[in-house]
Formats: sequence, structure tokens, C-alpha cells
Amino acid sequence: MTYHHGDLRRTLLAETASAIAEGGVAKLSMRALAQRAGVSNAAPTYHFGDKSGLLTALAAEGYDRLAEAMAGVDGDGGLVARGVAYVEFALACPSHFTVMFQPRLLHDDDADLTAARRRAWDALSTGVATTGSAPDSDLGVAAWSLVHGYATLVLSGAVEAEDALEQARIVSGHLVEGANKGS
Amino acid sequence: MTYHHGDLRRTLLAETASAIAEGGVAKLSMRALAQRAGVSNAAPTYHFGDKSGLLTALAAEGYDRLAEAMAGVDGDGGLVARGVAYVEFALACPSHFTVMFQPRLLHDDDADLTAARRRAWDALSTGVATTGSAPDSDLGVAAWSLVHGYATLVLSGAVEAEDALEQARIVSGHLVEGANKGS
DNA sequence: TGTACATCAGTGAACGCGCGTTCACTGATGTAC
DNA sequence: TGTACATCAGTGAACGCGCGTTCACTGATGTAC
Repeated sequence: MTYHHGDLRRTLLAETASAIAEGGVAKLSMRALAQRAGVSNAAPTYHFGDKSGLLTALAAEGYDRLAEAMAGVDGDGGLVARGVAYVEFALACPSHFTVMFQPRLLHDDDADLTAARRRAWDALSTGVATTGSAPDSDLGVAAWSLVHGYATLVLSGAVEAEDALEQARIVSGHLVEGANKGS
Repeated sequence: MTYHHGDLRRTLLAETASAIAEGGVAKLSMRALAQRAGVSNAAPTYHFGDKSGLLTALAAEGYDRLAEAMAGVDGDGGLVARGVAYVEFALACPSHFTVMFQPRLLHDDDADLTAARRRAWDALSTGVATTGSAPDSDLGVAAWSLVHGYATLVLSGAVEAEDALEQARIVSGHLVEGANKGS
């Protein structure tokens, strides 16, 4: 391995995500992270400024991935399909997901973070909008709450599911029965 | 103040809750807690064994309060009323609520904790059962997810509500329209 | 093509602090007789 | 009622470690002429 890593920033983010997945945010340390990436103690600070900066970057990456996940659902996928995509993202990127909703750990007014957040919010909104409801309507909040809560409960171990995505689909179906049946 | 505090355990739990509410779990330290309570560094450890023990006791207290809150709803209150009570608890005891669902911070197999958890689960279940659904049915999981998610989103600042309990009521109403109308 | 210079990416040693926890102790309380 | 003893509740000083961050530095890369 050369002196210049070449892709260290990306590597550090990936290692951060897996370190958190293994031991939780509380146990994450800059030094342990540096060690995981096979790099000196000071390298992470060079890239992210400080620890909050690292987590901020992780959260921003999370919002971008969430936006992509929501955009990946066809326009007529409906509320349920969007909801399932939301849960799918949360379970696939648990560390990102966790950090995204803990503003105290972040530089909450960071420009990149707020921009990514807006993109995700827009993607979420247009998804709800295609169902004929306003983005921040009560139904929108209900749908968001439902999938967010389900993902949270599964991740915390409070709810155990054999097939979480299938259950997410079923559970979401209880929201406004018949508004969307499958496709 | 005498040498023997007399009610230190309770005081420490209360101070822990407000310290977390102010600065988050990450910033909580045994020493700062001791200082808040006006007591020596070693006192909290004496009562709770270690830091995880402290948080475990807080979580157990949280489950007990949740059980009380659920039991406080009249038998015919219905799903919505139970859901509102759940949200009410979460917003009233945010620190408890947060810690309850982060098993990594706790001695997750602690006897008192699991007992309290069971009491809360029972209270939650009978609540759902009175609606004619099985406790761990998909509808039950949906209802739990909805209120849990809503509380989480409000606490994290992702959703802003003028009157969170009223919105909780409205939002919960979208779950199985007409299953319970008010009383 | 070659050379000088600027900038970028990462080093590694060190600073200093706050932390959880330990330990021998002391003051207060309860109990047996 | 008094005395001896055990237990409980909290002290305060100290241990030692891991942490985030700093800093002067060096190796690698890019650019101008």
C-alpha cells in the first residue's frame, strides 16, 4: 500500500459504518477507526475535521442513499412500495440510519448534510404526493412514522421478523386499507 | 444534608434522566452525574454497579412507567387512546424512552429489566387485545410501529408538531379507519 | 523533456484531559441481648 | 435503658487508560515554464 491511499475518505466512511454496526456509536473511536483502516491516528481528523464531522458525513451519505432508494421506486409504486423501500434502506444501512436521526451527534447545520437531507425529503415527498396526498399531510406523517418505527423496532431487537420486508409490506398495508393494493 | 442521603438512588435516576435530556446519552458521565446530585464520584457506582447498570435501572423504570401509562387508559379506550398514551409517555420521559430501545447500552438480561419489560409488554398486549386483535398480530405491530415511529421522529426533531398529542391522535386514526372513533 | 515549486495526503509522536472504577475508610443506622 | 456489634450508605483520593486533537514533518502528486 502506497503512502497515498487514494480513496481513504470513502474507506473511512465504510469502516465507520461497519464499526458502528458491530459495536454501536458509543464505542466508535477515531483511533479504532484509524486502526481498522490501517492508517495513522490523525488521518480521520484530516479528512473530517473532528469526530462530529465524521458522523455528519456518514449521515449525509445516508440521506443520499435514502433519496436514491426512494427514487428507485417507480412513480406508481404507491405508499406501500415506498415504505418498504424505506425499511429496506434502514435495514441495509443501520449505522447510517441510526446516526441520521441523532442530531446531537452531528454538525446539524452542515451544508452538505442539509443539502442531502433536502434531497431525501424531496424524494420522500414526491413519493407521497403521487398518492394524491400532500407531502407533510397527516397521512404522510402517519406513513413515515409507521415505516420509521417499524425499522427502528426491528433494529433495536424489539420486534423480530422472519422476513422483515414482507412484514413491512403487510404492516404498511394496514394504513388506509385499499389505498394501494400491490402495484 | 446529612451523611446519609436517604433517597439517593431515586435522585440519581432523576438526575440521569435530566442530564440525558439536556445533553444526550453520549455526554452522560458518572462523575458529572455525581456532581449533579451533590455526591462523591463513587456513589453512583455503589448503587448501580457500573454505568450500564445505571442505564439499565433507568430503562427498567421507563418500562414500568410505560406499563402504568398503558394501564391508565380505560379498557374501552381503543387502539388510538393507547397509542396516544404511548406517545405521551415517550415525550414526557424522553431519556427513559431513548435508553429503553438501545440494548447495547444496557445489561440486557438483567432480571429487573426483563421483568419490567414483560409488564410493559403485557400492558401493551391487553390494550391491543381489547380491540379484538391478537397482541403480536400484524395490526398490533403496525400500531406499535406507528406510535413508536411518531414519537421517535418528534423527539429527534424530524417532525415538528404544534400539539404532538393531538397529531398523534389524528395520525393514529389513519390506522384502520373507523376501528375506533374517539372513545 | 526537465526542473522548480506548490499543494495535497498522510505520519507518528505527543499533549492533556476526562473518564469508569477501585479501595481503604468513616459516619450513620439498625439489631440483639 | 444501655451497650456491643454488624451492616449499610457514602467518602475522597488515587489508578491507569483511552480518547480527541495538535503539530511539525514527510512522501507523493500536480502544475508552470
